[in-house]
Amino acid sequence: MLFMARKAPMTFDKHRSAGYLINHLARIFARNLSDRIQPLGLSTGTFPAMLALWEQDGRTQKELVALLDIEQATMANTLARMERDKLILRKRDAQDGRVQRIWLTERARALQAPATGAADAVNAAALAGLSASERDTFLALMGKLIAANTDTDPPDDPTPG
Amino acid sequence: MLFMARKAPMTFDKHRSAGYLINHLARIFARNLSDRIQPLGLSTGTFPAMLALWEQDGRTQKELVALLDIEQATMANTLARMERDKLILRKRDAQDGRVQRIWLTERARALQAPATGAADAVNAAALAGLSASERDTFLALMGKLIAANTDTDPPDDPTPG
DNA sequence: TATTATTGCATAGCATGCTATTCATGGCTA
DNA sequence: TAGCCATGAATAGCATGCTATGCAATAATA
Repeated sequence: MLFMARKAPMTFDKHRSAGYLINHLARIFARNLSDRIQPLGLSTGTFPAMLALWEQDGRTQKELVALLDIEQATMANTLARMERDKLILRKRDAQDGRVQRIWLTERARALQAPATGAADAVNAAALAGLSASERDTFLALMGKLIAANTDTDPPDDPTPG
Repeated sequence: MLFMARKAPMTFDKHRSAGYLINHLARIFARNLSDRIQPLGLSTGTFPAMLALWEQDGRTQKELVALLDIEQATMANTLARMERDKLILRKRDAQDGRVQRIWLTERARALQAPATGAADAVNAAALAGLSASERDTFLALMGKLIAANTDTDPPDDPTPG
């Protein structure tokens, strides 16, 4: 026969691979969050930007890029969708014509409570099977990993000579 | 002045939100894996499918969908790219003309060792800041969360009457 | 057997992420 | 001041995820 299924020797266990598990878990969380915030007119990609803007708006795109650890092009596209959906306004900075400052619409401000409530509910439901100390451990470990895997070096290190 | 930055009362701490942290961590891992397997001609989306097929090929699309917890349409697109890139062949099942069985090319088989090695390296580097017991705890907690948040109900529950 | 329902997969359309590139503005310097 | 470099943002093109829908093959049923 032309084709015969082959089993290669097991050299990689996806259930022991952090990257594999994190990817799977992230998709599960994203699906759950999407289900809960779509009725509000929000989506998973806009949500982190909304959090940053609810905390304080008038930020520049560059500031959001740094805060959210997302590429500039990704942020530009996300902001374009948010503007299209009347969540934000972009106004040129008076001092520097290259800069656009991002302002929430009243509609967007009104979404803060229901949207963060939805996210809290998603987190609570997903973590329901863990004890309080397991939850703390899990959050702490993720924070530690993010910190350890994020460049905090100044983007500019001349050391000329 | 027309616009005045507002700070809303803090009601949501992203550093304590499992979903937020998982999303961030997943992007970090994906970027790191992409850097390492792109030279091999692989990408993050094809990687889980390759793992399943290295373990055993001749599987159907439907089997891969169930194994990887991905939507059928997503898998169809991923398989189309893999076929385009000469990683797989699709052959109609002789018994059921609707079914396509997926077979690895020799080129794809040859990638198993370098690709899983790359993934191991990514995981090891990312987790380098954790102790062995912290790593075990982290993997165990993720496994627990995935299990708790995955439907294992039979897709069909008639109970008619 | 003719009709209908189910099943497996493909396609359309969109959101979200990336890299590479372009564009416009501002700053520096010869 | 003119020309060059730096910076902020937009655009192009692609991968990867989703939902909704279409299509072809098979199964079930009237």
